[in-house]
Amino acid sequence: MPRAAHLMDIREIAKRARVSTATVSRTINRIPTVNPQLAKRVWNVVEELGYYPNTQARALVSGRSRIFGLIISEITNPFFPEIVQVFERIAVQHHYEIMLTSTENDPTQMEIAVRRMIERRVEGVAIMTFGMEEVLLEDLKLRKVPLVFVDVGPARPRVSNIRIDYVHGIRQAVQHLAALRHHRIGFISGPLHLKSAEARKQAFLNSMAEIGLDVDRTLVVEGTHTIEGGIAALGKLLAEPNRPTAVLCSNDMTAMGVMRKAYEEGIQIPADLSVIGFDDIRLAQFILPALTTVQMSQAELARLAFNALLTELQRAVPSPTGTEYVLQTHLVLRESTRLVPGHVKAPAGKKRS
Amino acid sequence: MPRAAHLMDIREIAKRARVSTATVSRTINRIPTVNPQLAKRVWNVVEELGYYPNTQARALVSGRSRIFGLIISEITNPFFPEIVQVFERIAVQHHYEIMLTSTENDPTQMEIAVRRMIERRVEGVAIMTFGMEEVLLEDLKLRKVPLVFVDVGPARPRVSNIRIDYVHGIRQAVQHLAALRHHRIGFISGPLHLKSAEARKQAFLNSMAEIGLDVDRTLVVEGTHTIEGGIAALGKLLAEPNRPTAVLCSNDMTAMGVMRKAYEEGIQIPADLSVIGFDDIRLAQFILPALTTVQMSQAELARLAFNALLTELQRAVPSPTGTEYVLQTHLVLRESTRLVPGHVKAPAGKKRS
DNA sequence: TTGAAAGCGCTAACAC
DNA sequence: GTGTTAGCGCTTTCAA
Repeated sequence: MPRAAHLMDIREIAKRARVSTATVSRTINRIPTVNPQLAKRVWNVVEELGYYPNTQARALVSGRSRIFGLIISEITNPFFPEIVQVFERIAVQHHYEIMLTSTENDPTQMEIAVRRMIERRVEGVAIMTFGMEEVLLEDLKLRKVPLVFVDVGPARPRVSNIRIDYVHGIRQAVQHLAALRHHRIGFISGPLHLKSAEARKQAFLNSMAEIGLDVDRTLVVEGTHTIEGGIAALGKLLAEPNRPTAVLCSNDMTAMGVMRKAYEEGIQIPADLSVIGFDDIRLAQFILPALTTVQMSQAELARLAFNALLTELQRAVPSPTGTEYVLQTHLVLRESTRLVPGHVKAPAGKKRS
Repeated sequence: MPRAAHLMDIREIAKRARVSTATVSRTINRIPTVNPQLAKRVWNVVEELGYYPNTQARALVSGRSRIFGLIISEITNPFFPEIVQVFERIAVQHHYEIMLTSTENDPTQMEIAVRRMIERRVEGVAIMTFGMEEVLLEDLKLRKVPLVFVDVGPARPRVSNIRIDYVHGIRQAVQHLAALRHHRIGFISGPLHLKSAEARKQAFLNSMAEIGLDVDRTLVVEGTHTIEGGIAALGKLLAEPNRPTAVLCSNDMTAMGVMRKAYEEGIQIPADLSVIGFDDIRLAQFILPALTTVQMSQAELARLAFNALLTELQRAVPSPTGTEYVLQTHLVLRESTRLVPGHVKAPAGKKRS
């Protein structure tokens, strides 16, 4: 049972194990050249005293904090917790600690976060805000801290970028709807100042054009990537004289808002309205009806981001334009889509008007 | 524009501002005795060079890491993100950093987390696992690190405890159901090795007894505080010859599972079955139908926990039995409860059989 | 292979 | 009020 464990330091261990502090240090860091006899003595004392090395001292002398920053936009958005979980788990496996910041989309918080991270001398930062706050990150770039972005990273040394292939999943979604005979398909985008939101919208537009479906521009409305935004957006769509029979949403939270609004209006999903989300948050499979959605794996995203940082750290000479990674998306079929209402099975070769 | 900002240290600042490092330190730490003239010179250089003091060095010499640990059981459970958010926000306001760990209810992870926290010399730890992993925290106690628990904290110096008043909210829930003429009321508990789960169940039992309602023991089943657990538990309840007309759940995730299962079975909520949750996660108001639930404010919980830690740190001599805090719970009415099915309005003074 | 000693960047006596 | 200086607990040369 360790006694007075809180005032143990490497000198105390050295003294009790009758070796130098250097040997204690080597032992603890598993330097193979240490005489097993001595190592054993050291470990015994370490265990007996419950000695845990002081990370700040180590960081100070080694110049490595073993901390990565992780900046997300909203921890309360169910999209992010899994990212945090996976990122943290991998970090711990690599003996890294995470400094997490949820900015709530507030530039001031972002600024403060960057300052805190520099003060703690983070070795890398993953930016998962899907936003464009590049300017706020100047200080980090200046210090040559490896950075990894989603979609929006500039081509610079030590900056990695995870490009999401929105097209693949969204094309699948659109074609699924088309196969279900929908042609009045609405789209609720995210806030369009986000590049990721803009990209999803473009993917929708292109996917529609590709198969010769017209997009009614009154059926493309801007949301906020929140439930509230989804509620409001469906409100707008329902006010249209010619309502959509299906809605594709820029994220799952928006889709949940759509479902909520439909429920309030007595519109049945999927009988009256098909809806498809984007992200595939874990909750998507449990909501009622279970949400058909385009999956963008949060776990994979976290993994890619962590590895990007680690790789950059190991690189002797960084690529002048940074490194690119790609994350696929794909459709996951569940319960929220159905054949267009009023569709009657027609004889083969014939189409309804 | 800061140049070579990454190799700036306090000596460099001192040299350029033509003062000693002590004066730079005092200036940065806003010690009021510094001559404003000099302070101005220091600040100018600091800004110009983009100098950010090194936290590990500060921590090392001051003996204060300015880090709090936060141990939660599952970041992907929507109950926790808001706690994390609020805890972190307050921490930053107080110039603290958070070391977050989501244990996934794995004792090994808990152990590792404790070790990591000690190595980083956290000044306090909030334990939000609602569990009983006390043994694993021995090392922290030994080092006299202030700890704050929910429900399960032992009466010891430097250990604070936030007691949840489960009874109040659950009594309201039971009486609400009774007022709606339900008397076959089921209860889906959490995993009963959690003291919090046990306490909620007891509160249910007592609240029923209080108003003379019998509890059918086959209607009290154990869940897991997850959606999957809720699904399974309702399955069991539905297998009973005499089904409940209302179900009270130990948390909102369980209630979501119940709703999911009911949906699959074609049981309408609230028409056929009333359900009440516990926690009031933010999502509760958005699910379909919106969930009537017992609120236990996550924001308040986070605030209490943070303040408990801070208070303990400031206390010169700790109370020998620690400190207690109390958090109230109360019912929030929404859409998931209704008058018992088949109830006919009876003339005043008369009751249905 | 091991130990002595310098020093990481900062704070806080202590002396001026 | 300001500067000098001794460490905080560790790692890492460098010599032995």
